[in-house]
Amino acid sequence: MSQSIRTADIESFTRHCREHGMKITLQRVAIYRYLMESGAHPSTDDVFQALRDDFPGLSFDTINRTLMTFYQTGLIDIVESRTGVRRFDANMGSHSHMHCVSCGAMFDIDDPLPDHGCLPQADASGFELLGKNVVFRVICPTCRSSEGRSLREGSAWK
Amino acid sequence: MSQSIRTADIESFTRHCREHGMKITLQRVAIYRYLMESGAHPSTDDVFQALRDDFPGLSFDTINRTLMTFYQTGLIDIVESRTGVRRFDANMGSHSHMHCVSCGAMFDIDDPLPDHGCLPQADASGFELLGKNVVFRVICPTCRSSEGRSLREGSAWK
DNA sequence: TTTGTAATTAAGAATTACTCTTATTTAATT
DNA sequence: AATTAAATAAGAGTAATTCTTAATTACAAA
Repeated sequence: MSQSIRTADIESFTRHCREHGMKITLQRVAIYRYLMESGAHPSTDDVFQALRDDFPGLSFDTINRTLMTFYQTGLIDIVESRTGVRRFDANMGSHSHMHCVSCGAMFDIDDPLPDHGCLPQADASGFELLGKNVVFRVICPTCRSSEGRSLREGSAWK
Repeated sequence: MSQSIRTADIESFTRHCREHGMKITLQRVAIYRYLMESGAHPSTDDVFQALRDDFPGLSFDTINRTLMTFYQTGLIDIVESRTGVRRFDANMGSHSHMHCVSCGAMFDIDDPLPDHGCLPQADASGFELLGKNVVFRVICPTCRSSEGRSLREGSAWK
């Protein structure tokens, strides 16, 4: 699952920071590098746990703030949730996920989807379009097979 | 904005509950009715505030649990967020919103979007498809015009 | 109708996840 | 090297949601 980060990625990261007036700190590089390498959708706490050995001083708050800054400047993405833990993603390509409404699990959709249409209001109304996320509401195979059990047993999502 | 709820809606609500082994309580009817009539995207607290006069004993927790049960059985939808307040929606048609990554505001897209393609993996893999949500990542007109100001000034989203 | 029982509810405590405040440190510029 | 705005760490604070327990209620079966 883990991918090695390329020099080109770091170069474009550096360029992005400069363009947005963001200082290039050791912490930011470490956080971005981890997000790129993991290839997953880690939460702030996941990143915190993963980096705490190599960066003992790095705080949860700094990681969370940094990830939000990355998102707000369009460097990374947030995987939709229905509240719960916020998950980040360095893959800025077209995103599609399935969300099991029963257990809350998020599944990646491997196959690239066909184009999902354009954004009608954007140009006319002064919105700047950065990207798009698609989430399919589903019931996953596991939940389907255990259907009939009490709803209360299905605990709240993580 | 408010719409009057039809008998047919209550009938299909009743049917849905029976099909999912959910008891039809006064509280559940009141909550569903409010969601249908409001036509908006209320949070749990919005529903709580709106119903507290007519139903003094109805607790926040019951409302939240009920709305989650509705969602988990496919009766209502949750409007995507990137964490913050969870918002519910009784309109189960195709949903599209714009999310300003800078200030966190969610904008409805009025025009119905063209079809967004189908779900490639669903049938083959045993997922049951309930519906689909699309979110466009944007920078809203307000944030565009105030660009250049410090990122720190842009406080966390609500 | 009455009774049995599992589902539902209310209340408040607890938890989770995130955000703010303050003092200190640092990166990039001068 | 000095300057300064930005970034950081630590811990406190907050918002939102969920859990626990005991009481109540809807529905089904007798």
